[in-house]
Amino acid sequence: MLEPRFVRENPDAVRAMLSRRGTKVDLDRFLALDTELREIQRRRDDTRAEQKQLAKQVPSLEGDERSAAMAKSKELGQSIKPMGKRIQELEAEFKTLHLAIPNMLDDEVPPGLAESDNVELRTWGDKPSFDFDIRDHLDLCEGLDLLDMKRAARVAGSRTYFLRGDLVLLELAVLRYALDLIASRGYLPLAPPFIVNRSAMEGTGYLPFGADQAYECARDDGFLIGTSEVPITSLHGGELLSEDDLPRRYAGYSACFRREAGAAGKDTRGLYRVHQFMKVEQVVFCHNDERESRQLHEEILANAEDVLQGLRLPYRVIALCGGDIGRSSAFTYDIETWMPGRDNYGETHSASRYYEYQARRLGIRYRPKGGGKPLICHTLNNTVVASPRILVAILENNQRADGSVQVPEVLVPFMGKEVLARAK
RNA sequence: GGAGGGGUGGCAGAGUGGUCGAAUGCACCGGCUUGCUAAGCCGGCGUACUCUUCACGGGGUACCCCGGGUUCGAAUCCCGGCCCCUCCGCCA
Repeated sequence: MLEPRFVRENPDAVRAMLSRRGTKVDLDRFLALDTELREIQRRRDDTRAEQKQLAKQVPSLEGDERSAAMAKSKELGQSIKPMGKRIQELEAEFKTLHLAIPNMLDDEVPPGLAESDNVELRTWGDKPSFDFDIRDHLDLCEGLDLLDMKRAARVAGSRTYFLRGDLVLLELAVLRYALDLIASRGYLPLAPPFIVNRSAMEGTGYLPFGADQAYECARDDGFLIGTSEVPITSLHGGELLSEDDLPRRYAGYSACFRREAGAAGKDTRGLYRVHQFMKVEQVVFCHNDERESRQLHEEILANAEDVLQGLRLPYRVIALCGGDIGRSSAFTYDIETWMPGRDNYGETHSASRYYEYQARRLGIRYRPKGGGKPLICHTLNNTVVASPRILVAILENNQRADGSVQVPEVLVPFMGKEVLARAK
């Protein structure tokens, strides 16, 4: 969230941001609440100060003076109560609005509100050319009997799947390949809880918006994570970190769950958009320093690019426009990987920098080396690899005329074979 | 699921109705000292909000897991919740 003082002092900048994002928040109401709250809090504080003063005198007084002080103090106490009630009401409304204000955008965020306004920054790799009629991943898997979505639908509904045989091994291979790569760069692997509480969801900005996307375990007020960013960014919530070990780099390894509400009818074919997937995610905590944030953002982007380059998958890097960027993010790069079956690029990675936005919500701070006030950390994250979506690209880019699929060279050591075998 | 114990400042750990925002130790910061070596000495050192000052600074309120309550006055008493630990049971 943004610092209330910042919003108070820069309402025009906040309004400009809202319009760049094409979103609305009742900022006037927010500012009015802010003013009213501070005003009533001050009155409450003053009254309370007076009351405390009296209460403090009580033990040293006697007789009438004593009972007078007690009575007066009680009276003041009574008058404070309604103020407290009012403050609570106002605060609740204030908090709701506060959480609703998205992060400020960096200057270089491309203008525009539609997906088509995103800007392609660069491409890498040559799209494969096939001298035969290509199959998409679903057809390939069908031919090799590596996937069962029909029965999955019966067992678990739409957008679910059973991977079979070598496809299971391929998933494990690509995850392990990615995890090894990121770990070798100083990222600490973490296997986090897949169910988190409300405050972790709020802190990372997945609530209240995005509530539609999360599976809720209502009985226990828990939520299935849509990404390990949620538990891992929350890892240091409420902590005062030592500056010595900033930046901290983590590699989350988890299953992810998404309801895909509102995506009905979209990407219904195959493994592209599913309710459950596996992901290795990079999460970074760093100093309260924009330059460092930007530098690390390039780092996590490069890590992901290296994963794809290792796999020899063509991709492009795009900058998300104001209307397409997440509410918590100040700037987001997406990486889209070439998927011949779609005859298009498909999003496989998303790298965001948040500056203070998440860490402020979560209360993640560090004390600067020479002493002084604690500062709020910055956070960033990016995908390393997500499966099965990455399998779509791997399968389709490495298919052969006979419907078989070559295992990418870097995965062979993890697979123990060079070609996917039929499952039966 | 049953029984018990506990949640206090960066950490450890006192405090069970008033002068406690909170002892002490460690860590940290500033200074002094120093040939006697992970040293000693002196001083400082919570956070948030808010008011005030040109500034240095000063004032106020809140916070001892969270939320209610009792009281002139709550870290301390009462109620509810969350979390942690130990033992027993059950189970992967």
